[in-house]
Amino acid sequence: MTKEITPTMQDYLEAIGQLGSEEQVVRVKNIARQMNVKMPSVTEALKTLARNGLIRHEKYGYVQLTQRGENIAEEIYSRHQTLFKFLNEILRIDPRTADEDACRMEHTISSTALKKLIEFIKTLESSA
Amino acid sequence: MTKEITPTMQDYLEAIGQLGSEEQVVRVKNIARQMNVKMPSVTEALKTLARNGLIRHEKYGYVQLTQRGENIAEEIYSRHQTLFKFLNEILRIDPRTADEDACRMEHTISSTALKKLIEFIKTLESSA
DNA sequence: AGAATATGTTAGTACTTCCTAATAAAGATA
DNA sequence: TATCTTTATTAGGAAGTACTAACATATTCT
Repeated sequence: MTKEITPTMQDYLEAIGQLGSEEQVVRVKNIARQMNVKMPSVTEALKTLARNGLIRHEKYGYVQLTQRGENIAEEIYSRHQTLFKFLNEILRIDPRTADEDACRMEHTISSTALKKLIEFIKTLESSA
Repeated sequence: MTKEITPTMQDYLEAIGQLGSEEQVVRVKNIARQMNVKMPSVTEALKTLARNGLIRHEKYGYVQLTQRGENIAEEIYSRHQTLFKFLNEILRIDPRTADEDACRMEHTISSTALKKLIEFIKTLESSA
């Protein structure tokens, strides 16, 4: 289903998705800042993503997620949100650290574990 | 403190540590099987680890962790154990999946988060 | 419009990790 | 001991991701 896409590419999609929800247009420069990389790295990544039908991007133009790209971006984002919530609200980790951890763990937690984690959070919340 | 060591190298250390606790000697072949890679990849990794003073290894010989290597191996292993416990006993994820997840997450969770997780597990246990 | 600035791409390189094929050394056996 | 088998290393290469420097295009301002 979801092609084999590297964690790095998932990060790019997530970043593009987030920027797209904040601003009208998404540009290389902003992706670079968001991802903490230089612009040439972004250009390179965009080629890969475009090749895989996950974004639309014309030379020197703005960047847009395709439907497939958006799906992946949202999937990753929701993982991020779940992990963040757990780390921050339940483990009481400061927001900064919780966000950084979520950022890394969102790629390594399995769907199985994520589902269980969501259930677990619900249980805790309803019993609180 | 702990030099910048890649997740992959951490995995090799962990594997070597585990093998060392199971058998008298640790050899390239076994590390390769454990890590699911071919022997040349191991040879290469061992060079890097030796260069960083984390293992002792003479050509065609067995492999031994140095004190520093052992420290790191144990650190990673304890992360693994904590994560496994949480995933398996608290989230009730099957042991197989829990172990796989722990294997990946042990590299991405911060020390801060890990500490909080340990506390959290303790709390749950004492209230159960 | 033309110059100056901002943004984006290309070219070339480095590093990490893995692989296969070929070679070397060690260990086992006849 | 000579040979066969097992184990390990070297050589060479691929994929992925990042970088700097140089170049190209777009945008802004006068």
